[in-house]
Amino acid sequence: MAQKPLPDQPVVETIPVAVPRAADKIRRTARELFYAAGIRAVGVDEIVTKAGVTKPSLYRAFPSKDELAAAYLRDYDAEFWQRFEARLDTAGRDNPRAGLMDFLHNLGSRAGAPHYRGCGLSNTAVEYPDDSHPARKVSEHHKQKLRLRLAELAADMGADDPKLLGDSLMLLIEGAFVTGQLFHAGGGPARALAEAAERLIDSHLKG
Amino acid sequence: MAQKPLPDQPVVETIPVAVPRAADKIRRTARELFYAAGIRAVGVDEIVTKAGVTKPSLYRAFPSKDELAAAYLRDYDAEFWQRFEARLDTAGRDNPRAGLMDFLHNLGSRAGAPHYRGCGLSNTAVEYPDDSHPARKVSEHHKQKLRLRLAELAADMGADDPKLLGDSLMLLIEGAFVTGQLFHAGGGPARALAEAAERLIDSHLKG
DNA sequence: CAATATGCGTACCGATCGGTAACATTGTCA
DNA sequence: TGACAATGTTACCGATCGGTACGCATATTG
Repeated sequence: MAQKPLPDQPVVETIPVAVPRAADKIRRTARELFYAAGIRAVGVDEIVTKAGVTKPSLYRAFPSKDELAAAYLRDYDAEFWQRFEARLDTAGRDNPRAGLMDFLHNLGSRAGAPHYRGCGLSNTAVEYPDDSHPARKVSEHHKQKLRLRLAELAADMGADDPKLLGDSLMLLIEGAFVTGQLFHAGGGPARALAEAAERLIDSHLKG
Repeated sequence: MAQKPLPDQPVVETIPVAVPRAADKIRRTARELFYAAGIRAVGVDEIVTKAGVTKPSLYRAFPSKDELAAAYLRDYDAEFWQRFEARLDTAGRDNPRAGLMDFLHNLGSRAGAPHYRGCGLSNTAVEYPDDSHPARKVSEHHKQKLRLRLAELAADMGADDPKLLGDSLMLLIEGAFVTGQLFHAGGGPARALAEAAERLIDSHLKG
């Protein structure tokens, strides 16, 4: 449109901006709502309304609410690893302890934020005890990967029992996830996360 | 009835056995279902059906489902402290470390059971992010009490920084609650609970 | 015996749940 | 211009949600 604008009219360039598709809007809105309120607490009507789309659009892009929840967690999982590995990279691959501690310091402070809601993947496992649920499957797979990664890092640090240190660190991390949303005043037990991790790591490097 | 039984008829004594009232049956059934499946996942119809009563009986004893959930958690809280303090007593009040470790060893093994579902109070906080929910209020109050109690025990052990050690132990415990229901194969990270606690306690007693 | 209180069940309510059928509208590209 | 893919519109479905009006039964008490 407006191939030859009249002299006294402003020239309007047609810049092609990527307009978000309905499926993307749904994905993003579901992500926010599911994380903040929990999956069971959010209905599909609320999602499509807040996303500015309609229900058929949701069911054209996702076969069911359960699968939408699984997709939300797959996004969550991807973002988690992106941030996690980024911190390890910043500290340098030759210094896994510093990278992990960077992550833990960050987590410890985030967990004290006013409306912190912990880990969306852990929360989903609490909401859906049944292993057959597609969303829970994503959660379990993620946690198994996290467990292995922590043991790997423990080994890289030179721990005498890497699996034991990795599991110990995982307990601290998951504990920070949960207590973070229980003590939202900022001064919850999660403030002890980094210090406790340091002590545990120390105790495994002394041997 | 049967004041003067005939000679060839068996004597039937009238022993007054406490027949569980409808409210009690509801409370017990709700407890099982809420813990196993989560509060949001269980409808009041399922509760009354499994309890063998009817819906009006539920609403005569409890003003709402939310309040029934709160009652469930108050029961849960009471049982928790009963078992917790019992273990401390068995070990002797002069040996808080042994008592706590007894609790942690027990928790670590329970968390590996096939259908372990963690702590009902923690789970509820995940299910209900809103502080105004009556069930969540019970959960938050319980966790604050647990935090104080752990710091108390840390002080009794002679820790240099009792609050820090208490919070560290709390992270481990909550971590065992949630990972216990994520890795139900028995070999989850919760197996590291006791050992990690020992190391943390040691590190706080060295000073 | 009659009166009353307590405990419980039958049947129902409106609202919301996840999900779908049928069709109109739009923008894109050939 | 015409075909196509994506989205919106509207209306609907059966099931389940939490919650309630009302009446029946039994046991106590005068």
